[in-house]
Amino acid sequence: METKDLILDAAELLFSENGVEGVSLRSLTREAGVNLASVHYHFGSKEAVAQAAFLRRVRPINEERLALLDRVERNGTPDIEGILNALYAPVLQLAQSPEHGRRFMRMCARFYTEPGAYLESAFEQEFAPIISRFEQALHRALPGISRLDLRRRMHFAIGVMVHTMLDSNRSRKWAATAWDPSDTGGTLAAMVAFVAAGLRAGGEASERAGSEADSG
Amino acid sequence: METKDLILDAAELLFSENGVEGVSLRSLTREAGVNLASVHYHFGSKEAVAQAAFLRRVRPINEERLALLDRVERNGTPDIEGILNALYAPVLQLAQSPEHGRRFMRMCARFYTEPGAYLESAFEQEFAPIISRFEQALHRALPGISRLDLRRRMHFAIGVMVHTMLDSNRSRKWAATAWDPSDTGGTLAAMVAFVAAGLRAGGEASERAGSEADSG
DNA sequence: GTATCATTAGAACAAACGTTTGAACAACGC
DNA sequence: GCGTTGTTCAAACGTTTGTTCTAATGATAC
Repeated sequence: METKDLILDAAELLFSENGVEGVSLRSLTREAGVNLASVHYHFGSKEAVAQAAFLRRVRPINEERLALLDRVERNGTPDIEGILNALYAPVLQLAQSPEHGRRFMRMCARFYTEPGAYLESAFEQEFAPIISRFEQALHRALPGISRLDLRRRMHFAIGVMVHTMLDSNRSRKWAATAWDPSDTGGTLAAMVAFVAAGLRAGGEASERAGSEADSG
Repeated sequence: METKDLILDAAELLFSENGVEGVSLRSLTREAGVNLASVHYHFGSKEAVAQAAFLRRVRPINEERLALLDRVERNGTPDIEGILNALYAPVLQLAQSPEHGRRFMRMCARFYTEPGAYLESAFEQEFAPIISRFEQALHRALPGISRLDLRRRMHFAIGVMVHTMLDSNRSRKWAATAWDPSDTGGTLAAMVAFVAAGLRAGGEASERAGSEADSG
C-alpha cells in the first residue's frame, strides 16, 4: 500500500505542473522513489494512474459539495451565494493545506483542460450528477432565467472556477502582483460575489452588448 | 510560401484538438501533405511551429482589441460593456468563420492552458500590453474598486473567456444540449452581460460569502 | 546549357517513450 | 523445511519521438 500512494503523490505533483502527457513514467517513478515497473504492477497503465489520482481527490470533494448543498437547501430555497459556496468552497478549501492542496487543485483543472479520452468517462461519471444537481438548485433560485441561458451562465461559472484552480504559470506571474494566492478565503469570497452577480444579471445589458458586437 | 501555410493550417487543426504535445511532427506533416523535414527547414523546430501558429492569429486579434477600445474611449469614459466587448468580440467573431475560426480559438486557449515554456515569452510579449491597457480602462470605469480587487476580477473575466474559447470536449458534450455554439453573437452578449455584472458587484455579498465559507 | 539558388524527398539518427519480462526478494501458512 | 503469494528489481522489448543528413528536384539567372 506504500508504493501505490507514493506513485499517486508524485503523480499529483508532476501532473499538476506538466500535464499527463508531459510526465514520463520514468520521471514519475524517480520522483516517487519507486521502481519503474511498479506502475504497471499496481495500476496497469499510465492512464490508470491519472484516473486513480483524479478519483482519489475528486470523490470526497464532490461528496462535500452535495452535502453542503443539502445543508443550505434544508432551510428552504437557498440564495445564490449559498449555492455557489457549496460548489466552490470544497475545492478551494483543499488548497489551504499547503502540501498537497494546491497540487491537486491544479491537477484537477489540468485534467479538465487537457485533451485525451482516458478521463472522459471519469469526468462524465463524477460530474454529471453534480452539474445536474446544482443546475436544479440554481434554477429554483433564479426562476426568471431560461434553462438555456442558465446553462450558459453555469458554463461561465465553471470557467471562473477552473481558471482559478488552474493557477497556471501563465497567469501566476501576473496574479502574484495582484493578490495573495494563499488567501483562499478572500479568493472564494470574491469568486462567489463575482459569479453571483453574473448569474443574477438582467437581460437588458445583454441585448445592448449584442448590438455593439454586431456593429464592431 | 505554400508549404509554410499548409503546415500552419494543419497545426491549427491538430494543436487545437490534441494540444502541442499530443501532436507528432509526422501526423502534422501527413495532415498538411508536406514532407517531414520541411518543418525544420521552414521553422527550425516543433516549438517554433507552435509559436508561429499562435502569433499568426493573435497579433491581428490584439490589434483589433486595442482599436475597438480606442474607438469606444473616444467618446469619454466608456461603460464596462463597451470595454468588455472590445476584449471579447475580436476573438469570438473569429469563431464565426466556420473553417479556421473555431480551430484557432481552441488552439489559442490550449496554448494558454498547456504547460511548457516555449510560448511563455510570446504570451508575455503579446498580452502584457493588452492586459495593462484594459486594466486602465476598467479602472476608470469602476473607480470604486481597489486595484487589487480589480485584478482579481479581471482574472475571473479572463477565465470566462478562456473557458468559452476552449470549448473543450469535456464541456462540449454538455454545451451541445444547452446552446448553439455557432450563435456567436448570443454567446458574446451573454458573456459581456455576465462579466459586466460580476465586475460591478458590490462588496457586501462578498463579505457574506466569506463568512459562509469559514463556517462550512 | 549550365550554374545557382531555394525547396523537397526519403532515409537515418539517437533518445525517450510505455510496456513487458523473468528473476529476485520478503512474508506467510503449513 | 517447502511452497505459495504479493511485491520489487534491473533489463530489455518494440515503437515513436524530434531532429539531421544528403541526394534529388525545380526554378531562375547568365
